Amino acid sequence: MLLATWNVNSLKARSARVNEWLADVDPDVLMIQETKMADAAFPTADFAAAGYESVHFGEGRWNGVAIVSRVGLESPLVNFAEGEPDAQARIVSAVCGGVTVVCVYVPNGRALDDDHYQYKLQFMARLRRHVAALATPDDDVVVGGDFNIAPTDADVWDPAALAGQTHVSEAERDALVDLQAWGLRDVVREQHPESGLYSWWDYRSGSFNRGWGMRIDLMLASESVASRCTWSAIDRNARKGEQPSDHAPVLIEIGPR
DNA sequence: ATGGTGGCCCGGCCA
Repeated sequence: MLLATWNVNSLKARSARVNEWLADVDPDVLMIQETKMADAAFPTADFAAAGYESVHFGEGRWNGVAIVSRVGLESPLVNFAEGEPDAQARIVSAVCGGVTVVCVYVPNGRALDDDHYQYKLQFMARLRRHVAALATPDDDVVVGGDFNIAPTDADVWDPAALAGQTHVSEAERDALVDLQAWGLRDVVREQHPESGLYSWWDYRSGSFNRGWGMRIDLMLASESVASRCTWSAIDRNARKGEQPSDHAPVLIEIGPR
């Protein structure tokens, strides 16, 4: 079973590339972030024609998340499972092929003294409670998406250049550690200890070609999934060419339970 | 790395 996550930075602008990528890579499940469209505009029929069921949580011009699956899509749930609904469309969940899949677009944070940074920290705390409400650590669980957090300094091109900024601060990294302490492993990093492993490169300044990137798109897997993970990758080829997203897809392959 | 690009949709926000 091949599962992927991809922040597409507008599904409308990226539809051709997403369709080509789906046909080429043939994943069983794709988690999508930043669709930037209302539910009515989501191309449900196009995904269905390609063999994928889908659930979309759209907002309009900002945010928007989706799960598409060709191995079943049960118990679709938009927003958080408990408490007040988040005002923004940043989390959607479903059970796909027996795996509880949670697709997230964690708030950017903007700056450490910005209210949006507190929103980010609160979102991460709610995410842990959400996962705990949907599953136990013994279940098959994958929490994937754009976390807007680089787990360690090894996940950014120049830690010194980013000091004091969001994505690398202690509190958000602690929030990620706390989420993982529920029982989620960063299987991509476990399988790829090398430096320069990134999933996002700024459009500006030729960052991709200069190697100025960050690994902020993660696939976190429960123990039973992680122990069956046979392969993983970041498809940086998808960051090349005409009109790419600024993010590359992240993939994990898992064997049968 | 404080400029720069790209998406929304056409003035300014967001990443």
